[in-house]
Amino acid sequence: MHPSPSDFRLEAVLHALSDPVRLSIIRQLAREGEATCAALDGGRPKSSMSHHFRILRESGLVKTRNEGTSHMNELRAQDLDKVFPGLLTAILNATLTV
Amino acid sequence: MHPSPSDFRLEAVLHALSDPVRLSIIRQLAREGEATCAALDGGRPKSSMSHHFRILRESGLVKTRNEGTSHMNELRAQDLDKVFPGLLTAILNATLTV
DNA sequence: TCGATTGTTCGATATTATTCGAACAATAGC
DNA sequence: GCTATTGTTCGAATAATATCGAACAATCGA
Repeated sequence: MHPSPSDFRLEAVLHALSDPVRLSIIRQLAREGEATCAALDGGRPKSSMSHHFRILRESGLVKTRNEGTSHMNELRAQDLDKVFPGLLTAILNATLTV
Repeated sequence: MHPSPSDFRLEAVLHALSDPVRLSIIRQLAREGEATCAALDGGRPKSSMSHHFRILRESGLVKTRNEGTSHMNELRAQDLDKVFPGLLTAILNATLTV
């Protein structure tokens, strides 16, 4: 469910971020540090969001922990930077300009 | 066919590179500077390669110029770095470790 | 325990991507 | 012109993704 950094695959990370919904999730997490799933849906159905969070988790981008009934999400920024140095930073910088 | 840097879209670039065939093309172009389409197919059919080159072109990653009967491809590294600073470098570095 | 809240999982559908063969341009060289 | 070479385009088949409602699981508070 949460892969270890040695199992991160570049294609999976890039694919996860090639979707506008998931890219906006990552952007918001970068701004706010962490957020629940509910705080990150843009009025979208829960089942759709759950699908996107799964892809983000399985690619290694996001770590989800249970916190009562809600699930808290945070970027795995350090793990990612260990395997793909500078990648997340470059993507977050790019989204700022757009 | 060849978008200007102001029309580059991050999602399109990430999607283009989320495919292993296209990622290997980009890697080879980064090593060799430029190469024809034929030099970049791995025995794959021409129609498949043409499809991948189109996605690479339309995302802004690759520039293709005619050179006789063959088409020469090169990375648009400078254009990309202008719009998405550090992104291509990070991706190419990542592929080296994998 | 009951009800409300938060996500996940399942199933189905619709859209999009990938792949490949075959037919089609465009060019070079004879 | 004619022919070989190099890619592109077209069409169709296959595979993968996105989307959403409905049913399900887990937790909290009263």
